[in-house]
Amino acid sequence: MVYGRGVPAIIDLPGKGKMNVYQELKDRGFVYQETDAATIEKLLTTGSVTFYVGFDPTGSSLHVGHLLPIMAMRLLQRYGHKPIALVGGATAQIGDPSGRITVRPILTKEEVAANAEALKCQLSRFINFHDGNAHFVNNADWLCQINYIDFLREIGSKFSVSKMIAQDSVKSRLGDGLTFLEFNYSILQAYDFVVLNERLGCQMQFGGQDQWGNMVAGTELARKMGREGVEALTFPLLLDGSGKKFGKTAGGHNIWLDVNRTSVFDYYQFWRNCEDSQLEKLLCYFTALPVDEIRRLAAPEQTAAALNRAKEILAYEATMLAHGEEEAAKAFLAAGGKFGFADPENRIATSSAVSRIDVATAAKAALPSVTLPAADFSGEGCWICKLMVTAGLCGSTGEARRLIQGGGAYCNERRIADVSWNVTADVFENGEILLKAGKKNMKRIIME
RNA sequence: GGUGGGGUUCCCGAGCGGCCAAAGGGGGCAGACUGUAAAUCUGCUGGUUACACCUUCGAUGGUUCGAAUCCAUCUCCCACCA
Repeated sequence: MVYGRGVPAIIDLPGKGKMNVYQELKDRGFVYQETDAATIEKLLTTGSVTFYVGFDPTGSSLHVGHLLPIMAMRLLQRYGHKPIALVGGATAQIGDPSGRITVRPILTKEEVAANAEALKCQLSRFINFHDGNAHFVNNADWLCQINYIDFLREIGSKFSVSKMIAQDSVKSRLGDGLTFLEFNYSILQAYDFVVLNERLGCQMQFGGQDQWGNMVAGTELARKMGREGVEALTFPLLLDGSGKKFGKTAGGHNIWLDVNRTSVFDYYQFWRNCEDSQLEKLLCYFTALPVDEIRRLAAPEQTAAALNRAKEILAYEATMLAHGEEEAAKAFLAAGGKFGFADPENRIATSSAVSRIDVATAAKAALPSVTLPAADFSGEGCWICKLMVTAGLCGSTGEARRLIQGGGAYCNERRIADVSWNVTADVFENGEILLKAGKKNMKRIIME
């Protein structure tokens, strides 16, 4: 994975001065709560602001659920503001009680360090970290140095326990075993803000709405310590049509940015299969297309074909950001080859680069594939249920069995009827077969 | 510290000695219908080449031919009292 892949385009400042960032943030729906709207607007429109967003290094890859703040950082950077990505190397060892019903698992220092590295790599696709345009910091660098007594005297004295207890994030956990360890989380996060303000001149913190309490604790602490001009702004919690947390579909699994966990094709399909009702919102958040173009493309009165085109655009643009233009084009062609193209003649006007792809001369679609040795298919062959599992289409042979019995499994576009069928070499055409679990999940099995 | 109530499969929530791999709902997956959407209807939803076997009902040990269900200890939550 290459740092900074696909990033250079970001440093252009298109139409700077004409459109104001603050307005664009609002238009695109990024603003949920803010400490002081007027002050924030002034800050963001009259100079270059250094701001920070925190990330938990609790996993080795980001998923689309993390993407909203990243898109906001990207947008702000395009307007000349300077992002700080803070990885919570220290705080991850504590666990944020916010929005949690139970205690988070505590990670080892080594895990955190490895996760932080992976995180930076993935963030680099969206944000330009070169030449001091953005910072990447780890709060372990200062939090792990803290002397307990000094910290209590200097920082702890600024916090009121009754106020902390009144916070929703804390209140909801009070009844069920909130530990002192976790209780300290918001103090440390608040302290982060002060440190960043001191060291890098950080004036704003952005984050998810569940972080509001922690973020306000930060601005308050900063003010109490005599640091003026610090503000916080939260993003809305993204929900899908049925009110569930966004980004966790496709089999209850996360959609990861790491291609080893979620293939580019599946990533593309995730966006392509969004609900009509979410389309405009998702285009605003996850693409850089102008807002008025988005409104036009996603207008509910559009024809079915036009809406599907808009979904293709969404999928292409989102995939391009995460995986690059070439990969996005491949995914677009693969999906279109399988399900059909919504607008093969490019009749619908769009500024998206997807319109430059010549569908007619499209190369053979690149579906996600699994390569297996020919020996597996000689003689008796390979039991279909087992094959579905090794292809990653089913979680267990039992699940595969049920899928087949329910009529949801296909091989080379023909429904598989027999649970005990063995796949042998003669089923392959040109050394490959296409397995499908349902209409949308498919894997090419290549024999070598 | 004391008393009472409770920890059930992805989640909520029944079960209170065998008919329990465990009702019902949610979620998820698949089928029909469609626009690769939504809505609706139907099926599936612990594992295993499977009319059987194996592992699950907070943890460990026990009583029973047999336990998610009974007993003991531990642990965590909830309520009240101190």
